[in-house]
Amino acid sequence: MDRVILPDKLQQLLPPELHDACVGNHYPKGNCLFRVGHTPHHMFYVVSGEVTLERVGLHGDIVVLQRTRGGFVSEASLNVSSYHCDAMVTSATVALSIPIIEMQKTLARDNNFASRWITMINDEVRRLRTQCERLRIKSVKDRLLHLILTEGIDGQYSVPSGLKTLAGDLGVSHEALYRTIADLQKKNQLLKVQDKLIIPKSP
Amino acid sequence: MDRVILPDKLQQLLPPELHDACVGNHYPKGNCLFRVGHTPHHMFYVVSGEVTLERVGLHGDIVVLQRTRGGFVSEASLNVSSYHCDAMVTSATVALSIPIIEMQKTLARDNNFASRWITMINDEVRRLRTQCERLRIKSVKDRLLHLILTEGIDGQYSVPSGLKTLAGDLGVSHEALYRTIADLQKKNQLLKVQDKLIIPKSP
DNA sequence: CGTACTTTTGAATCGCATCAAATCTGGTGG
DNA sequence: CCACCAGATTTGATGCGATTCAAAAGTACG
Repeated sequence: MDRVILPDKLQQLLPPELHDACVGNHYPKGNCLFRVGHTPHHMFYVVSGEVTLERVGLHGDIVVLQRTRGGFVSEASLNVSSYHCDAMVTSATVALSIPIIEMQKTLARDNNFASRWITMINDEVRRLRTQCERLRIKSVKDRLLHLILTEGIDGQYSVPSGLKTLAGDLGVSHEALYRTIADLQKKNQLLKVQDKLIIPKSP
Repeated sequence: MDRVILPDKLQQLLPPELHDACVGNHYPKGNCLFRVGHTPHHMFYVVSGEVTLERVGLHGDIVVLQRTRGGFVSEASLNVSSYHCDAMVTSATVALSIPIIEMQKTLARDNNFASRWITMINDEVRRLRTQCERLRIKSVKDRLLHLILTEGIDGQYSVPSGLKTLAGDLGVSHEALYRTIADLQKKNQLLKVQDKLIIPKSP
C-alpha cells in the first residue's frame, strides 16, 4: 500500500477529492485483482504492467476479454453486483484502487466529473465497436492492416507485448500472424522495425 | 414531425424536462439518419423498425457496425464533433430525435440522469465485450451457441430479422449458418421454432 | 402473377488451425 | 562468464471447416 503519483490522465479525470482515495499497489505476475462472482468494491487503474480480463470458454479454455496496459480495468463494474470475469496480472503491475462507493458518490455530486466519465466510456464504446468490425474480417492480412490503420498513429502501430499476444488479440493463431507479416514484408506492404509495424506510404 | 408516446425505457431514463424535447419521425426504408463526417445535432432512439450503422471497408465493401431495433443509435455521438459512420434505415422506422445540446445541458445539471446514463453505457460496454469474445470463436457452431447463451433468455433466442442477417452479425456466411443450424437440429442440440432458436435442456 | 428476397443444397477451393520441430531470445543461476 | 531454461519466433506439412460460386426451391408482397 503506497501513495503513488497519479498519472496525468487520472489527474485530469478525477476531481481532487478523489485523488486521496487512490491507493497504489504492486502486483506480481500471476496475481489476481478480482475473481468472477465476487462483489466489486474497488475500481482498478493500471499504471504499469499488464492485466487481462479472462473468462472460461465453452470448452473450458481460457478466453481473454481485454488486455489493459495503462488505463482502467473494468470501468463497467461501477454499477454491477458481481464481476463477470477474472482479472489476471500477466506481468508485474502497479495499479491504483479506487473505492467504488466513493466513485459513485462523487459522480452523483460532481457533474463535470460525470461528464468526463461519460466521455471516457463513450471512447471505449467506439473502440469496442471498431474491434468488432475488425474481428468480422476474414483474412489475417486485412485484420492486421485494419488494426494498424485504426489503432495505430499515422500508419504506425507499436506492438505492446509481443506478436504472439497480438495474435491472440486479433483472434488468429500466432503462426498465421508470423507468416502474414513475413509475406507483407516481402511484398513491401509492411515494415517491421523493432516492435513497430509500419505501413509504407504509397508514392 | 409527430409527438410520439415515449417508450417505457426512455420514460424512465430521461428526466421529464427532456420528454418534450423528443420529436418522433417516420423514416422509410433506405433513408439515412446521418452520414459519416457530419456533425451530430441529434441523438436518435429507434422505437420501431431497424437502423444499421455502416462504414465502408478496406475493399469498398459495406460493413455493418451495429444493428439497432429499439434503443439508441450512436449513444457515443454525445461528445464527438463528427459521425464516424452512416446510419441507414433498413426497414421502415419510427425514431425519436433528441437535441444533443439539451442532452448535454441536462446531463450536466441532473446527476441522477447522468448516473442512469452511465449505467446504460456500461451495459453497452459489457455487451460489446461479449460480442468481441464471440467473434474470436472459430467455429460457426460455437459462435451460434455462444450467441444464444449470452444474448438469449434461458436458452431461447429470438432471431430479430432473419437468419441471413444474423449470419452477417455473427461474421459468417449465410450458407454456413444454415448448414450449422440444420446439423445441430439433426443432432437434437438445437430447436428452431418460428423465429426462435432454442437449446434443449440436457437431461 | 411476377418480382425480390430468403432459404436450402451441392461441389470446388482455399485459408487458416493444428501439430511438429528447429532456431532464436532474454533472463537466471551456478 | 557460460550453461541452461522458458518463452518467443520461424518454418514445414497436413487436414478441416468455412468461403465461394452456382442453382434450385420456397416465401412475401405489391
